[in-house]
Amino acid sequence: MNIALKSVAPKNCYTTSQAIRRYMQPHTISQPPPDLVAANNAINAHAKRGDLHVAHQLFAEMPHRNIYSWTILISGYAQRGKMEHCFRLFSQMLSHHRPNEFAYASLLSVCDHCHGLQVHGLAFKTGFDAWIYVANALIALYWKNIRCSAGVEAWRVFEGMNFRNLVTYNSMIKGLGMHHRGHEAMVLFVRMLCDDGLEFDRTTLLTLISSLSVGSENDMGLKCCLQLQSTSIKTALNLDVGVATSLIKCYSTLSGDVGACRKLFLETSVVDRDIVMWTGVMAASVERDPAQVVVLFNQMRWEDDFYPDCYVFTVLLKACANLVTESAAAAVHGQVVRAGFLNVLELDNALIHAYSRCGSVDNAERVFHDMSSRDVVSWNSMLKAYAVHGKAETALDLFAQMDVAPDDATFVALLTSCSHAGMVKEGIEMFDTMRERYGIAPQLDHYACMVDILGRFGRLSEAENIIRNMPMQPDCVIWSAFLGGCRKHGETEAAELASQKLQELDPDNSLGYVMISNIYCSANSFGEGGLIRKKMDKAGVRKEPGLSWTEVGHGLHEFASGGQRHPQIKEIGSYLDGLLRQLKEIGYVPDTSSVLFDVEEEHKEEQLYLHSEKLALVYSLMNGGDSSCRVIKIIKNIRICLDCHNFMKLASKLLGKSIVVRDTNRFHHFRDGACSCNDYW
DNA sequence: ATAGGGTTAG
Repeated sequence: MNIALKSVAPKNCYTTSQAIRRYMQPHTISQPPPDLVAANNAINAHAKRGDLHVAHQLFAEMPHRNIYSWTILISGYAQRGKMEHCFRLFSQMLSHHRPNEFAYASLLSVCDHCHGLQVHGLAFKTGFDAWIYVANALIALYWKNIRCSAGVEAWRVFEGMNFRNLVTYNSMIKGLGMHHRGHEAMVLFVRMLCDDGLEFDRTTLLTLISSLSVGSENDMGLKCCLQLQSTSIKTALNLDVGVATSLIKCYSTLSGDVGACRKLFLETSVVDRDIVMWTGVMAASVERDPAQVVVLFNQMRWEDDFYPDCYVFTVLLKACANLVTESAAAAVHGQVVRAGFLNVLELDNALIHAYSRCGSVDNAERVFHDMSSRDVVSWNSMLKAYAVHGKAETALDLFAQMDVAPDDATFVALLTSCSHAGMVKEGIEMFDTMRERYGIAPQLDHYACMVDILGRFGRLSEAENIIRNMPMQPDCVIWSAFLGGCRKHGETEAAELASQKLQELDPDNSLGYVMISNIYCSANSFGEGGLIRKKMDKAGVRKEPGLSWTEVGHGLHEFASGGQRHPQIKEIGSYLDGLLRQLKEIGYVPDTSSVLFDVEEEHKEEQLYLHSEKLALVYSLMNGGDSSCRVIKIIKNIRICLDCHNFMKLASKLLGKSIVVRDTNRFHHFRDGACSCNDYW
């Protein structure tokens, strides 16, 4: 008996010898009859496959059941997340058998936090909390509690264990990852190897790598990721498609190194790669090279013949959003519907986002209204859509209907709405509501919105107060919002300070220079403006070139400010001349204050006419934008200038059609001589 | 029988 105890105890149990003795009770000695074993096996097979009806039927028809019959069925229900079924079975079982550690572990695995506490209590009373299976399940349970990001209870269970196994560590690492504590996960990994002398497995690497991609500082995370990659090579786990996929995710989120991701992808054998890996490599390109996502998608279809699932579609939609092509988004939407993906939350959220980014707030709205359930991301996406399309009232109405708890992003969307609509009073109220009623501490984004709201309205000293009193260091966004306000209201002195700050914080960014130079030039201080230009040249900073895109036919056409490189610039030029003549007849007066540097007045006008959005509009008109489509859409990489804004307004009146321009911050819907932003942007 | 790679806002 003593020998048996020694071999069994460290493996399965970590505390009381009482529990061990109970485990060694003679009831395990008697063999169950063969037909019982066969029936249990059948139930198990069905339950694991998810045929719980069949499994339950078989269970109900059994003349005799042993503890295995009960436990198998409970664990089957647990794997499908059927908590109520599990509890019903568990309590029925109590009158026949004393539940074993597997029953406890299965039950714990489906519990929400509240039920979990009760089961823990029961396990504690019966001494089963000491069993390693149960303790492992308790660790997973406690990490699931989103309120406890420090994982106090999970750590308590973990530290209280005398013996820990692979699963113990894997569960801890997973929990740490869930709470964005990748670095601690790495430390724990070392402890697992060194202190407990345990071997890791594929799961350890998978969970560890994915915990790094969500919860570690970039530099540190990248170092750890490299170490784990070499660890995987040493153990040949780099050949595992799952490990490779998690590495792709990790590199793409930590360094944005699309090349490294592509390399990992190519190193995996064609036979092994699966749809999950394709999704990973597509997602890696979605921010920096969305066009590549479409290429990869087609490659996946033709080379590997995989049908897209909802994950793939979601990434594809995000690519459409970043490409800003509504026709592509609509085409993907069609495929989504045909593939039968109805009511997939993340997919619908991605659709809202894609339509909104592509300029169609109507379609975004349609998707939102048709959803059967919505989470905070759905609401935030819709609110954000209203915000960037200048529909502040609608956003506030929608917020009033929101049936999930708002979060920090909700208030970024609402404050953006207020700022774009010039709703100062509402903005200030919203900022207070956020703190007082919802207990959300303002972040940099929220402060930036407030500076923007107050600054635009000319309440610059209040904006400055906010900057001085905010609990964190103001960043570029804050100072450029402030600078925007200064420009609008001709506050040269304050602008100098802000511009200085911007140059310090982000020396390569032209924004600070350009804005202050614009301020001088509009005040006719060309000398000062010239000085700024020299300073900029000396610092090697270049103004971001103005670019616009518009969809004509099946392609997206790019226009650079000045247009020299465009093959059809001559034709565009003469069409533009004609348009300008007509526009001047209905009151268009070129506003040269938007031209950056000290040049002669007539050259200033020329520069203005060649702004990329004007060229894009003309090109679109030349290519049938006149008759076939009702709305002309133009995307721009920098903020639209005052003159172009005026130009677009009058053009919409003259041509009798809608023009939509998306600049860095928002959408402008021009119609019948007016803009949705009410000239407030 | 407990852990286990890819999706959505900014």
